[in-house]
Amino acid sequence: MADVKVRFAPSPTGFMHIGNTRTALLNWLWAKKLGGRFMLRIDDTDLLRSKTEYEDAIREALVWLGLNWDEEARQTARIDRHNQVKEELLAAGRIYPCYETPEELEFMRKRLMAKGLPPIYDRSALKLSAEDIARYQAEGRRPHYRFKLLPGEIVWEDMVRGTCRYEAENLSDPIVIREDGSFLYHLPSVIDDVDFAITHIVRGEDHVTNTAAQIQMFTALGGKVPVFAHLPLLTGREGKLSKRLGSLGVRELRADGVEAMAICAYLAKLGTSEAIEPYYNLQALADSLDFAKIGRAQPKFSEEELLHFNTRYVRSLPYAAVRERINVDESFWEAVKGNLHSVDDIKIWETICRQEIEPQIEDAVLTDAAAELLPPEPWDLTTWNNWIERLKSQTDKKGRALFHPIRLALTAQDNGPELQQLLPLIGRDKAYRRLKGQKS
RNA sequence: GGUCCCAUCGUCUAGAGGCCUAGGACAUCGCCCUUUCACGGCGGUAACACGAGUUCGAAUCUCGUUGGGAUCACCA
Repeated sequence: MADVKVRFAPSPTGFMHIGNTRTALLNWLWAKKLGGRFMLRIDDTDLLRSKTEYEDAIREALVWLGLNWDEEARQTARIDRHNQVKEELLAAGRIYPCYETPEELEFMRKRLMAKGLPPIYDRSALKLSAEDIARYQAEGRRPHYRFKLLPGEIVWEDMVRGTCRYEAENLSDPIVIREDGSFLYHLPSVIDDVDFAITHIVRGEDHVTNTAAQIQMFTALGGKVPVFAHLPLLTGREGKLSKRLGSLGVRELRADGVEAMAICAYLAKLGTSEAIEPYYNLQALADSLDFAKIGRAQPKFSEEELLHFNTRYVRSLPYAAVRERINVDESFWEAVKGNLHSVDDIKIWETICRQEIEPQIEDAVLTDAAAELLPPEPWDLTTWNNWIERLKSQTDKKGRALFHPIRLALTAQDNGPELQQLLPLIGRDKAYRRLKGQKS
């Protein structure tokens, strides 16, 4: 497939959250799978709510996740182009001025709904006479503009939903330009998709009816209609995962020690028929992407499940994958990784092996005796067995009664890696002092 | 309310009329390993929303019911 190009088009009105991230990820993966390009487009047409703070956070999140972009655009930088298209569409009669106030529109909608009718705009603006318009102008009213939908069936083949059909008559002409002359989302999005030659649009299914209207916009602009994939929205425990309320942020997950690749693998496989399992690079994930394997039902996103998966992921990580981020050698990593919840947890064991901790003495008689039996260094993996055999023969302790007090004294932890491996890492000096109940 | 979408183990799902006494993954439970815990290995429990049809036969087709969700913004 030649010249594949996708885009992630966030509006900088909030932080990157899990829903956003999934959309960005699947776009990125699709591009990589087909050897195409990934564009970041800042949809900042809502001047009031857009903030550079959010924009920075979005970039930061994308970079951290590894979703690098090949190209970038900003909608507010393209206003001249958008206005040019406005004039063309106006001349072609595809957009038309309207003079209703938001209050009037709201009232009309409510009245229609109350009568059990769909709240579709009645196009009364199309019937305005020159005098009506002059009167409105004299009142100081400024027009907003709607895109005129042509009657008929709108059909497209969706990569996840299959054939989609909408009767244009069931849709309301979307408002595309505000009273103040600024653009709403619909039209600039299509103009930019055409101008930047976007071939595939992957987005949430909250956009399906927009897609129906936008397909007519693509056609009106003489552009090629891209291929669409509408992803079922993620839901949480209590209904939908709001994109505005920005449920769970990427920043928070990162701060909680969740690996970027764990987030990506989890989000790419959630809602598919494939197992959620560790992937160690995005390209492998991309190669496995298949929109046909995404179900049409709304999957439930569970932070708990993600955390669980992250733990599994971290424990499966080979040393090479973390070498640059940690200060321990391979044998240390291999010894403790089975007990980590996050890569950062390695610090707990570094502290235990190299720094000072407060030992917990459960059975002073036992641990005292154990301290005295400690063999001289050097220590290796056989040290533990020899030592514990001698200790066992001197006491009548065995099993949990024997090991638990020693583990607590040596590590101050209830559980952890095998002591056989830990003991040489701790060393005789610390081991002795801790068994004696001294901070060391 | 109109339009559109959805409904299988706790969760994500396989299933396109007989291969289904419904399969997998995660979670959970048990066993084994480890002279402790954790890690690991091996097993078990657990589901076709409901009601009518069609058919020799339905998780699978049809209709209806119920229940979810999306959208119908001068948000994106």
